[in-house]
Amino acid sequence: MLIRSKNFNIAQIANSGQCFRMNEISENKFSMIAYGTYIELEQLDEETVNISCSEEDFHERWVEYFDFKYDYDRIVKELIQGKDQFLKAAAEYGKGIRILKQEPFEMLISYIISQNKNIPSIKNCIERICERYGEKRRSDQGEGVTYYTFPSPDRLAKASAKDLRELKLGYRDEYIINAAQAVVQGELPLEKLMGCSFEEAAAVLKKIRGIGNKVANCILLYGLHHIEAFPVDVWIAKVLKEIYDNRFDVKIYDGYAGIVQQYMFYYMRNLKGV
DNA sequence: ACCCAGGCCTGGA
DNA sequence: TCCAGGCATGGG
Repeated sequence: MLIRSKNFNIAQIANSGQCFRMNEISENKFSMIAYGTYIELEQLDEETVNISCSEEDFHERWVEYFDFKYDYDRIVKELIQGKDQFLKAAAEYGKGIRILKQEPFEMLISYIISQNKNIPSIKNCIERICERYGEKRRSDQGEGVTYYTFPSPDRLAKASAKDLRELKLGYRDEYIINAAQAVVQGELPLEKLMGCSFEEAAAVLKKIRGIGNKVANCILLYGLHHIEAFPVDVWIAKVLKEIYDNRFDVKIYDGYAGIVQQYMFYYMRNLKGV
């Protein structure tokens, strides 16, 4: 299935720090596991991507997943034509990024893990969790690929702290079990939070141990698609301090600050040579 | 060897 | 409300 879009660059998305199960498997070609499915994506040229799925699957699932209903070109143009020189450069540099609509539960657990870790380490932890608690499946792509789905809430809720500890999650292990149990017991109704206001959803998330302001904003942005969320991690903090002298006004980008944040994050890391 | 990572929690000003 | 220290572990 060929997709043509000015704002769809797989390498940029894979390296934008929002998803942890998209990996380069060969030149310009990436694998991805989401919603229990394995797919491959190949960047053929700047505006063309080949997705290894049927047209039917694409419309049923991936249109939504890659947020194709949202006009990123409008945002990019606005930033490029704007007065903010940093965002102008950031938008130009990362214009192929989109905010994925990833699975809420996977984002909940992934971003609890993410705290005080670098991205390669986060990815390793998540893969270990999938291998231990996910379902082993086989894709018919290429010569056949074995992969593991992200575990269900039920599966993680039943995990023992001792078993999780073997996965080298550090002190986060009990946060994970507790959060999974909150989902199973209905105390943390993730699907429902998509329909709530941003503030309401954030408040519910932050009641869970291990979820502070930053992690809550990531879950809201990447899992619940509240694109007004603005997660501030060490990189965004660097941007706010070094570029804006801590005077950045998020309200200017009211309603889509999360997208602006993503361009900032991706560009700043590039500037610092990550 | 060392510092830092898509931070959070607790305790004390 | 704001700050310091601790946290478990791996990547660079």
